[in-house]
Parts: sequence; C-alpha cells; structure tokens
Amino acid sequence: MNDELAEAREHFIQGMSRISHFWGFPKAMGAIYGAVYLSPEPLSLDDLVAQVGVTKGSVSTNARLLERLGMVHKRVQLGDRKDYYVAETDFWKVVRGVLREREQNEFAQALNTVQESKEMVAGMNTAVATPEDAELARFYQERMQNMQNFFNTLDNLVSTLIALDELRSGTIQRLFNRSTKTSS
Amino acid sequence: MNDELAEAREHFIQGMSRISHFWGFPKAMGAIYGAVYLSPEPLSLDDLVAQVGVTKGSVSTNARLLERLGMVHKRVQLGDRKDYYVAETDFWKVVRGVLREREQNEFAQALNTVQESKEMVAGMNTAVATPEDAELARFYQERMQNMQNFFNTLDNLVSTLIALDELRSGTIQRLFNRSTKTSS
DNA sequence: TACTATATTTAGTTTGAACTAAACATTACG
DNA sequence: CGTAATGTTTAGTTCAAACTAAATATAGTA
Repeated sequence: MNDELAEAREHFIQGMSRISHFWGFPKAMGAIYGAVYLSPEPLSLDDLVAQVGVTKGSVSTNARLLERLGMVHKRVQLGDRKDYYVAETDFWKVVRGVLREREQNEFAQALNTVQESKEMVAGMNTAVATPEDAELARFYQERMQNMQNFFNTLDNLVSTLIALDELRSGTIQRLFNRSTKTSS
Repeated sequence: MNDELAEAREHFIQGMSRISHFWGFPKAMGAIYGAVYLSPEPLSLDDLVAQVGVTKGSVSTNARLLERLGMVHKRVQLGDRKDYYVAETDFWKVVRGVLREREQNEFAQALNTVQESKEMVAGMNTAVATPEDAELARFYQERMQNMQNFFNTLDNLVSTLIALDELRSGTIQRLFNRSTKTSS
C-alpha cells in the first residue's frame, strides 16, 4: 500500500486509540476497532497483530471485548479456522452497546452503594443518639434519597432508550441516518 | 459523631470514589464531592483532609477540578482566608458541567483527528497510485466521512442540550425535578 | 516588615490497568 | 493419533496517572 494511505490510516488509528482511552476503555481496543473500520475486507487476528502492532494476546482479548460491545462482528469462514472481524458501522448501535454494558456494570453498583448507605443511616438507633446526630441523620437520608432518585431516573432513561431502539430499530434510527450514512 | 453515621458516610464516600473513577476522574475527586455533599456546613480544605483522608495537595487540586465542573462552589467568608466548599445539589447541572468539559476537550480533538486523517487521504496524489490504492482511498474517505458526520451530530446534540438547559433553566429541568427533589 | 495561616506547585513514589511473552488449549486435517 | 495452525489464559513487566510530602507562593495581621 501507498505510503500516504498507510500514514493516514496510522493517524486515524491513533485517534481511535485516544478516544477509546478517554472513554475508559483500553487504548488497544480503540486501535483495533480503527483498523477493522478502515478495512474493506474482514481482518484475521494475525492481520490485526500486523496492522495495529500489539501482541496476539492483546488483540484476542480486546477483540472479544469489542464483540461484547457490539462494535465488531466475528465471521467464521468455512474451511478456515481463523476468526475474521468486521466493524459495526452503525454508530448508534455502538453507542447502545456501550451504554448497555455500562448500565449493567458500574451503574447498577453505584445505585446499590447509595442504597446501602441509606439503609445504614435508617437502621441506626436514634434512641441513643444526640439530638444533633438525629438531625444529621435526617439530613443524610434526604441527600442520599435525592441522589438515589436521580440515579433511578437516569437508569430508567437509558433503559428506555435502549429498549425503544432495540424493539423497533427503525424510526428513530432512520431519523438520524440521513446524517450518518453517505449515499454510496 | 455517632459511629453508625460515620460508617454510613464512609461507605457513601467510597461509593462516590468508585463512580468517579469509573467515569474517568480521579478517585479522590469523587470522594471529596461525597464529603461535601454529605455536609450541612461548608467544608474547608483542612476539613476535607480530615474527612477524606488524602493530603492537602490532592484536595486542593481535586477541589479545583470539582469547581471547574460546577460540582462544588467555593465560598469565601469575609475575615477568613480559608476557602469553603459547598456541593452543587442539582445533578442535572452537574451532568451539564461534565458534558461541557468533555465536549471541549477530547471530544473536539477526536473530531479533529478524523478530519486530519481525511485530509491526508484527500491530499494524496492519485495520479501515481495504483488502481487498487485509488479504490482504497475512496473507501477510506467514505468511512471517515461517515464517522465525522456522526461525531458532528453528537456534538450538535450535546451543545443544543446544554444551550437549551442554560438559557431557560426552567421547563426541562422542572419536568425532571419532581423525581429528583424530595419535599423537604 | 516580619510572622502566621492557608493554598498551590512540584519532584518523587505508588499503584493499578494494560500490555507482552510464552505456556497452554483447541480444532482441523493428514 | 500426531502435528500444525490458531485462539486463550496467565505470570510478569511496563507505564501513565494519581497521590504524597515538602517546598514555595500568597495573603492577612501584628
């Protein structure tokens, strides 16, 4: 391949790397996505090792992560043991995948922690507490409750969006598609 | 203060720590916010050192970061050199602040990188390229363009939301407030 | 002006996540 | 079966970010 092309690809991949890292994912993950995204052909694990310049182990791990997020898809060609990867090019699907992942993991946990803290305050023996502490306890509960409510609203919002988009992967997406798909 | 209360606060602060880290901010930042959020009184830097258990330097840095994000506000009391911090309790404002910060920094850069890569391909001398490379160049440009369009849409979306919310910090927020504010 | 109280900056250390190298597992095929 | 080709797991290393400790800056007060 032409040097200029290769250079442009390099630059692009590096950029994807940065974005990935910024959003709290491994840099290699972004780089791999970048490579797959810029390939007209499905890429094998070894192709990726060559193009991205990280080890097989890293590609293996990060490619699987990408698949879990729905950012790439595995293609198995018959009569060939290699796995090939193609990029998901519908970025709204990508966003959806990332949101779902995050929602399930840390998001739920955050909610949980607040809930637990609130219960600790609620379960406190107010009989033996000073008036100041009782007052403070009330204050804590109120603040924690507020935060919990907020998280719940957010959580519902995200779930709803995901569900909507999943059920009828139509109207909403098509609305945006005009600006994200070129007429090829 | 009562042990049970202190314990609940500990737990809560730890939780904030985790969330903060998860969203790509320093853990101490979240912890500090947690402490300020659970205090009926404004807290000084030294108060925070005591409550959160990190050094003055760390508190100083992270408190400033929190302020930049609009998550806490500095209170200077006259005749007192200390800075006091109070928490922003309107979480929609918090989200807005974080989004704005992110938009300005890495988000713009991401857009930039894609733009640059695209230009590199566009500026390539097609006269001396093989037909395959010319074809590949076209492919690159299309994919890069698609991504750029997506980023632009996202960027506009966020800007619009922020602007809307800023201008008339009213209707939209009030719509949600029912679920995020307790009747105190 | 010197002294004290506070905040910020900085050089060095710690820590945890991500990466590498290499062992291991699995599948395909002679 | 045994061997070659591929993918996954793991123990150890690297590296960047965040934290600490301490020096420095700044502002108030006698």
